[in-house]
Amino acid sequence: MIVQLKDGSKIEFDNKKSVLDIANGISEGLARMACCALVNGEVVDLRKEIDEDVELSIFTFNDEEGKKAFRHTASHVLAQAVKRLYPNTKLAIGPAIDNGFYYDFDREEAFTEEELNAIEKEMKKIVKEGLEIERFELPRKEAITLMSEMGEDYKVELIKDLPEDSKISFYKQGEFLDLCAGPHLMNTKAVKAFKLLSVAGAYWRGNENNKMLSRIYATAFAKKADQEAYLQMLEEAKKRDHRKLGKELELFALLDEGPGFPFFLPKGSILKNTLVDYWRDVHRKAGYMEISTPIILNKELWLRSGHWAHYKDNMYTTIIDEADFAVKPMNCPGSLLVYKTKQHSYRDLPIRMGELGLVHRHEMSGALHGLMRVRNFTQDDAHIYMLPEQIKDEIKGVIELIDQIYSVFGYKYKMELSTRPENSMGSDEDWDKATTALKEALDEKGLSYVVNEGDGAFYGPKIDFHLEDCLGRTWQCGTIQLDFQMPERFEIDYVGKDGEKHRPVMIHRVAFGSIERFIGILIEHFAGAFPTWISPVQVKILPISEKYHDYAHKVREKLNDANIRVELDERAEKIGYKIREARMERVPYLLVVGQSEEEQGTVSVRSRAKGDEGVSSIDDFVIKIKDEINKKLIIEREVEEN
RNA sequence: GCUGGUAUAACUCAGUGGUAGAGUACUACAUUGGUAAUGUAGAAGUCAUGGGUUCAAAUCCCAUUAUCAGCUCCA
Repeated sequence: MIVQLKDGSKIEFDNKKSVLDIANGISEGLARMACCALVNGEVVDLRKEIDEDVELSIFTFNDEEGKKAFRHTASHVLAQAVKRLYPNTKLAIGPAIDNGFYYDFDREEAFTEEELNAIEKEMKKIVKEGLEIERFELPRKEAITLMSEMGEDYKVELIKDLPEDSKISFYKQGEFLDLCAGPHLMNTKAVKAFKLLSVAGAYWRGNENNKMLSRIYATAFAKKADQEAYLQMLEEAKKRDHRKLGKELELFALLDEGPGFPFFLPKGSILKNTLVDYWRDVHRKAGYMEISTPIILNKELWLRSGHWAHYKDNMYTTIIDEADFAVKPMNCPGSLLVYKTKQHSYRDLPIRMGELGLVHRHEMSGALHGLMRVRNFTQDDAHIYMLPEQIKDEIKGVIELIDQIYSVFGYKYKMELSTRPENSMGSDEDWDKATTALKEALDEKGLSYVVNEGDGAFYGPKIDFHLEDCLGRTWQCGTIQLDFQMPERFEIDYVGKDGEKHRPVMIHRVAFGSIERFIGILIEHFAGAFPTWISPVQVKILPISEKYHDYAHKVREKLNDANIRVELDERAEKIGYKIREARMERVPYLLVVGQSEEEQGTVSVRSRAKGDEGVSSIDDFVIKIKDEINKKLIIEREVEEN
């Protein structure tokens, strides 16, 4: 027989052989690492004997599939332990995830920390028992009967959703049995390193109308060292958390008096304003103009825009002189009103109209998260009004602009295309046109993206840009939304070549998304050590002693004159102490001044990236730092933190 | 909004029913210094809020608020 491997190579065997034997024949290492296998695309046990020509894929702990099998086996061990300790618990689902797995259970009480410890102990026992894991299949009907007898209602529901004629696979280890597509390891003893991390609630099938189950999250790795490295990484990530750094670096505050309404402190305001300055610069060059529209507008406007019907639950409303008003959750209606203040010609289009608009949205209390998810935030919004034939070029232009902005910060991002949701307005034809336009723009630029069916805005499909936080959770920042609805609802028009009135097409777009969220990402991305151009304090002058304060003032004046954000530490502390504090504040440049500097008119430069850089003339230092600021350089750190 | 945690000084946290604690920061005084923490002293808390149990509550119970993890949501 001939066995073709996943890399395309072929091996010939004389006799019947098990998958494991074949692996061993290829290399001892492979056999040792073997996790699971596919024969002709079907999941098989490594013990399966092969006696005919097949395509064979053997997965090891280094493959994604292998890791999945490994973690999935660990999740079965968890379920087995829970069933042993708490037999009345019902099983839902327990998939492998990045770095680990979870299992959802239905139980009267939630698991306590002690119970979690007991479960972990029981899991270790099961691993030690070295139970063989076996796969078997049943026809659908018998599978349902089996699961009903065992009282596993959730499993019954899962099986009932599978096709009538399907064979249902199960995995068995010792007394434990679970519905499962596999694949799995051959024996529980291979589950080397795992740790139960947390308990959380999760709705059955992710639907909030269903019962809430108890989910146990855990990590699992084939090597103990990998697990330790992962747990270490989680600890490190916590140090970058923007909520922690925001407090330590005095950037922003979230106070009980305003849940979800962030306060920007002086240093955070500098950061925010610097981003805004940059934004204005880039947008002016890209042909945008800027407007500013009111925060509160009357109900009629929101009825007209469709927000009252589609978004009212998330809007803050008020009554002024007995009439209903709402605080804007979006800027577009204001922009449309501005468009309507004058008549436009086709010669004016495209019109790119930007607004740094403060919007308010009543997010659910459980959804709030630092600066990432707040109830009021500034959108770097812009609306582009254009001719239908300008759509694709405008979308491409926006994609380039967003890429340009993200590149300045060294961000990597993912793009997603979201299509028509259920609760939406407009005709199928318009939605098709709009979706196709977005898709074509992406494809013509050769960009890769994920499609999210039904995830669009209620007025149009969108392209989203997602950035990662310190824990790898992604947050939508930039978005480009095509809209045929609002121009219709607001009856905006332009005069065409033919002298007749026509309806323009509209794009809504943001680059930062929300400046607040963008700052959150920024803090975590740089762990608070911002590039010099956005650092709230760019230079801190540290006099050796009081005797050199006069000279320090002179240095400060020179830097101030050069528009460098400078602070002077005049406290009667030792130089080591001042350096330590300034380092913890992540100030990019420290200038130590004492007797020799005063005599020679120099400064001793200590940079965040390189440490002690030696003596420099004041002018040379100013030239160098101005260059770094103007070029918006990101300088990688060479000095280790403790 | 849901499930489960958490809430003590400006910050980080100890304190399991009997007088409110530490480190850092802050203030004062001394020290005038050379690249990550000078010393001494002082001030600082309605123990989130509101109820309840108890002779007695930071501590036990209930509710509320905020916050954390996850779920749901995210136009």
